[in-house]
Amino acid sequence: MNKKIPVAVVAADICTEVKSDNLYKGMKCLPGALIAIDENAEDTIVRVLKERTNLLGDDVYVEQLYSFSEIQRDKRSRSVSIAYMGLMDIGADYASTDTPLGKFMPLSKVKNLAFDHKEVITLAHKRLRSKVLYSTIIKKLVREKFTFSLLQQCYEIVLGKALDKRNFRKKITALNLIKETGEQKKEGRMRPAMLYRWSAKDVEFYDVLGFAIRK
Amino acid sequence: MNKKIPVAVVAADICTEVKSDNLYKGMKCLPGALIAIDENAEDTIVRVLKERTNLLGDDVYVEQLYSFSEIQRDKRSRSVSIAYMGLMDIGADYASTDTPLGKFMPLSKVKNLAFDHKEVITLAHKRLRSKVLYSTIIKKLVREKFTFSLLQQCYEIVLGKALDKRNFRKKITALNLIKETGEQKKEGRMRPAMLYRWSAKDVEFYDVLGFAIRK
DNA sequence: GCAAAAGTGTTCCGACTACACCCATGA
DNA sequence: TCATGGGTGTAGTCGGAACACTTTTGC
Repeated sequence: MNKKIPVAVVAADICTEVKSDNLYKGMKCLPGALIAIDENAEDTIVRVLKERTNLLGDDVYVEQLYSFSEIQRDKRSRSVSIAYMGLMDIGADYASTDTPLGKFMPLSKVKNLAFDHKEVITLAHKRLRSKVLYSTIIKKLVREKFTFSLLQQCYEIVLGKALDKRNFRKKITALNLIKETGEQKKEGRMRPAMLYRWSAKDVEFYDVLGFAIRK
Repeated sequence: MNKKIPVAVVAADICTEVKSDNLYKGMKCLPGALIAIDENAEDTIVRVLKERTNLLGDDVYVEQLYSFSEIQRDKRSRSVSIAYMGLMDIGADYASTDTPLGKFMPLSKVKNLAFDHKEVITLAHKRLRSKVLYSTIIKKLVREKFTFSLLQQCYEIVLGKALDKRNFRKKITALNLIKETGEQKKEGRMRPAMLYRWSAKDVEFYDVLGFAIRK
């Protein structure tokens, strides 16, 4: 298993550099495009992902985040954006998705952003943190076969807090969300871990894990 | 106390009639306007509310709902809308807000809607139902002084299920969200009810009431 | 045999549920 | 005195939190 899981769990931090204008010259920004006359906003996202990162629709789960319309958000000219958050497999090979137009980078290294794109990323991060508590959105980050440890680490990264291993297993098991594959994952010289997969049912839950902040 | 609480808790169902086009002639629609060059989307909402209903910014709490961009959503010409959900005091005098351009009506009477506005209302309703479970958004519906019964009824309407009176009081009391005013409300020939108000603290909660659907 | 991660149970406590009767008022 | 909604307490159960040691593997 990866000892270091990329912190860049939010697909939103695909970045390109703004080259076209003095004001924002050399700054990073999120990828975007105008919505064409024959597509809706989601079609546009899929198109942009393909152009900028070679990623296809199946690789990335996207959901609408928020629409930004502050007058001065793009100081060059008036602009309104519908922002989307994208999630992909935590095990994905991010480097292989690089194109001349865009690449992934860890959230911690994303600075000097043009427009209001810092705000966009902050909101995406916050949205993700709250959604893992009452939905099964985590499935978009942990796909295929996975170990309990990976799943737990993924929750810990998103929530920013440590979880008890035994209680975590109990909760996840009780939800009947995952099944054993029978296979094991060997890694280094440690004891091999069982591999699991998501069970067929795809219900949306509220407060799935009871990790919600109470009081 | 009102024996009948308006079902139209969603401010979104302010309706005006589309007159300008054969295709949608005589149908109802939600109020909307183009975002002007010198305002952001929220400014636009405030302006529209004022024009269509005489309501001021303080009267209505608005939050962004979703942006709609389907190609055929307005069959006359391409249109992208950022929809907002508005909430106002459940005790407000809706009739007094009528203007020639718009008026409130109960959700149950809203039919024959133009564009994709039915979808918009459905989403707003759903959003509200889920938000009362993990936030204090209910404060936007029950303002000023109120009785426990009114608050409970409001939750019951939004959630669509009955709640136990004693358990409800215990939970709300335990949260320290409200305080007694010392005043009472007399209504008809029944025993007067204590009036409460929201306490100063305005924290956002998760799973405030433990009414979240579990399992 | 040791380093490193995998895997496993029990006890305690707090929170939620279910449930039924008396109170205050005006007509 | 009755009709109507206001207001209160308890017992039982369930679920979450805290907590430490044994197992398996490769080197």
